[in-house]
Amino acid sequence: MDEDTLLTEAPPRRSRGRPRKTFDERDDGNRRQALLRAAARLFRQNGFSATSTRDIAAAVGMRSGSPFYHFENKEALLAAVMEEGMQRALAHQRARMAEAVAASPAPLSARECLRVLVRGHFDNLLGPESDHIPVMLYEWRVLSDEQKHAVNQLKDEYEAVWVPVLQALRREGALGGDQRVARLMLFGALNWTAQWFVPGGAASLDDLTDTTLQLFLKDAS
Amino acid sequence: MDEDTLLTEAPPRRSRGRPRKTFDERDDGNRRQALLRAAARLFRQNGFSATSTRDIAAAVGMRSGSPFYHFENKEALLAAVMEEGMQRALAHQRARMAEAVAASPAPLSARECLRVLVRGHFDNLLGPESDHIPVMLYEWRVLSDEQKHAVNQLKDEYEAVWVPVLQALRREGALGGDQRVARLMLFGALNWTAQWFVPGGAASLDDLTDTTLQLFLKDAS
DNA sequence: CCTACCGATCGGTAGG
DNA sequence: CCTACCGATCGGTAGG
Repeated sequence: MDEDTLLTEAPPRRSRGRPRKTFDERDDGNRRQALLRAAARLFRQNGFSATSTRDIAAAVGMRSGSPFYHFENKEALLAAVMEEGMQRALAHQRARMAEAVAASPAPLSARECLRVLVRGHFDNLLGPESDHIPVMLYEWRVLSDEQKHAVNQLKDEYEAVWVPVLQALRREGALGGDQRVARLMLFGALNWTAQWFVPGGAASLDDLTDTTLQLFLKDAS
Repeated sequence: MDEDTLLTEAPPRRSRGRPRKTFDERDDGNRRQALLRAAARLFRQNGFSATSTRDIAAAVGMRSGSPFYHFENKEALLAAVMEEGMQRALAHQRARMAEAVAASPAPLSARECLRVLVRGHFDNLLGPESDHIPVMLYEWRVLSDEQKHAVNQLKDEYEAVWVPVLQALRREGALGGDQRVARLMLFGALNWTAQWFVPGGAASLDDLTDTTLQLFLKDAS
């Protein structure tokens, strides 16, 4: 047998062993990003404790020890997932709001503001590439106090946009119940959708937004 | 040294080693119940995966292998926690409702029914000895399909009581939004309280109930 | 980022 | 229900 010929005639072994890395896959945070994305997906699917760092490594074609080149430990990876999620959610919230303000000739009513915020929240929670936020909501207890503190600052920033809107609606009589408890219940209704919403199913994110406003506001049809 | 005297004079060693078991702590499901209670508490506190069967055993003064005398495996213990929780929740719902019907001279209005259901739900979710239900809500994905099916039957039974009440309120115009989505959002608002409610804090379960009705019903004050 | 590895822990079992 | 134990897996590290 001519080994040379045999090797030449063999089909190119594309999927044998570890996939070949092109040069620019290295550096520049590409791999760190890949780890964050895979971790978000797996943490959401199976939970933090039930996901091994080996699973995450395998999901991006790394060996078991390599995630620790990018993150100090498993908890730090979780915290990074949550921080990244909140950063993106905040950016999306701002963009949506700015866009709505720019598109409207008159100043936005409290009602219109709420619609924009709710719709944007559904994007952050249920849209594509949105595993980070559910992970934050459901693995919160794992974080250390310092990690909680860091993420909480972002959460406060996110919520701060809602507070005056809800206050205005309350003054208009469009929103009932104790201020704080009502806000927590609204967020509960929204965040709980992560438990049952099926993308591409019967309801769209616009449908959810409609129902939310009809359900919570006092005289919206 | 007179060992006899020494032993006699030594204080009774109440807390040395494994606590002594009285005869009637054995049998009759006492220990099984203790395991369920400890498991519910620990599963809620740390999550299913982060709780070892050793932790649970230690919490009731057993050795590491002993829980498997009562439960086939860790998942079966979790399923039993959820089933027990739902059985108790169902019983409590029925008792509350029967009690309200008996106490009222006229048939209950849909509004009054909702108040009873919401108040009872807060008991089930936030009251004393209520870890089972949050565990069910937050560790659902761990269950096998058959286990999910078993618990789902109880959940359906629980929800079935709500459906006609919500439908009546919708017909009265007291509840807005798409039927199904509105119901899921109401449960979301209620179930989310398990994330933030602090027993003995600023708000009581009656307060939560008031705010719930004021927030969701169209013309309640 | 991989190789090679370690100590710790975990779910679970046999036998009594 | 305990004793004694096992195989598997896990997070993490040293050295390159």
